[in-house]
Amino acid sequence: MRELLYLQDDQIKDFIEQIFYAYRETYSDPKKILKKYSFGTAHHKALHLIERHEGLTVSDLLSKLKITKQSLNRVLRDLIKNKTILLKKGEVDSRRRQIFLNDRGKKLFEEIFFEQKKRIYNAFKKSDSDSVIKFKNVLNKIIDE
Amino acid sequence: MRELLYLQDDQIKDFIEQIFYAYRETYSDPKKILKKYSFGTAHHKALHLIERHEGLTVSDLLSKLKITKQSLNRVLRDLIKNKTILLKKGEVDSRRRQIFLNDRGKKLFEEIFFEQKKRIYNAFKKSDSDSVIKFKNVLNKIIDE
DNA sequence: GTGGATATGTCAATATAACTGACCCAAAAA
DNA sequence: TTTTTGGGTCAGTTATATTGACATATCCAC
Repeated sequence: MRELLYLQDDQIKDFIEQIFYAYRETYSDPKKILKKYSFGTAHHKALHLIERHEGLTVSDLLSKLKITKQSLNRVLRDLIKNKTILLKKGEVDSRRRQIFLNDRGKKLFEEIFFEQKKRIYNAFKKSDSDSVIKFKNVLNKIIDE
Repeated sequence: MRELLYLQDDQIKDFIEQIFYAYRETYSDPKKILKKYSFGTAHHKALHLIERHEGLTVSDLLSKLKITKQSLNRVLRDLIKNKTILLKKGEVDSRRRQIFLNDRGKKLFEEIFFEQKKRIYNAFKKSDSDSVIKFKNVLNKIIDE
């Protein structure tokens, strides 16, 4: 029983509150830069996932973002118009369009990431590597649940 | 240098992605219950903070949520209309209205929390207490940054 | 007590990001 | 050849936020 004290409801409530703050702050940092390009957080998330998973298909992106294709399409249209991404027909299956950043997109992503990484980088700098590893493990378990 | 490998950009990018997933999933779980009351995540966050900080003032809530008073007011109006919260005039300063859950609000919060806690609870159950503590520490550092 | 600052509420218009539902085309698979 | 799949699009709506202006009540300092 004593061992499970850390599982008490009030502590879980604190975590729920803190996950919200961590998300909000992390995704707020690059908003000024996004605004320069008339983009919002929706565009940011798409850009981030495209950078992390170059060549992913539209449906890959849909299942990561968990939004409707209509919502995603608005975002992709903006990014294409702005020449930050490009879509290529899939080699095997030409229906499955693959998404890539072009040079402009890569530059924009770096600009966004430069602002966004500070918060995480500084937090990790103040932590030991074991804490960072354990942070990641618990985070993964929350997501997988 | 080797010690700082865990700080590399790609890993930071992964964390940014995972913080998004953790937030989204954590706040998605109770959406069916919220819908029954015609509430959304905005109402949920307000309820959560009121439960955690009973008697907080409108401006306390504003600074925690970091939204405008116009946005918050819509939410509070809905919650008052639904008789889940009540506002009392402050004892010392009668301008500083204090917010409380009433019985209906407490019941609703418990219903929401029952759904939402599962994810966190199960993740922590699969982790050791040291991991949970370190998770919290890193999370706090991300927020404070 | 008057005058300014503070806490809060409200009206109106707009922006962002999501949704549902319906329909379309092209390419792949059966 | 027919059906299924991947993707795009039109139209309307909802949820949540914004900016800006203005109103009211209360507190505090002089």
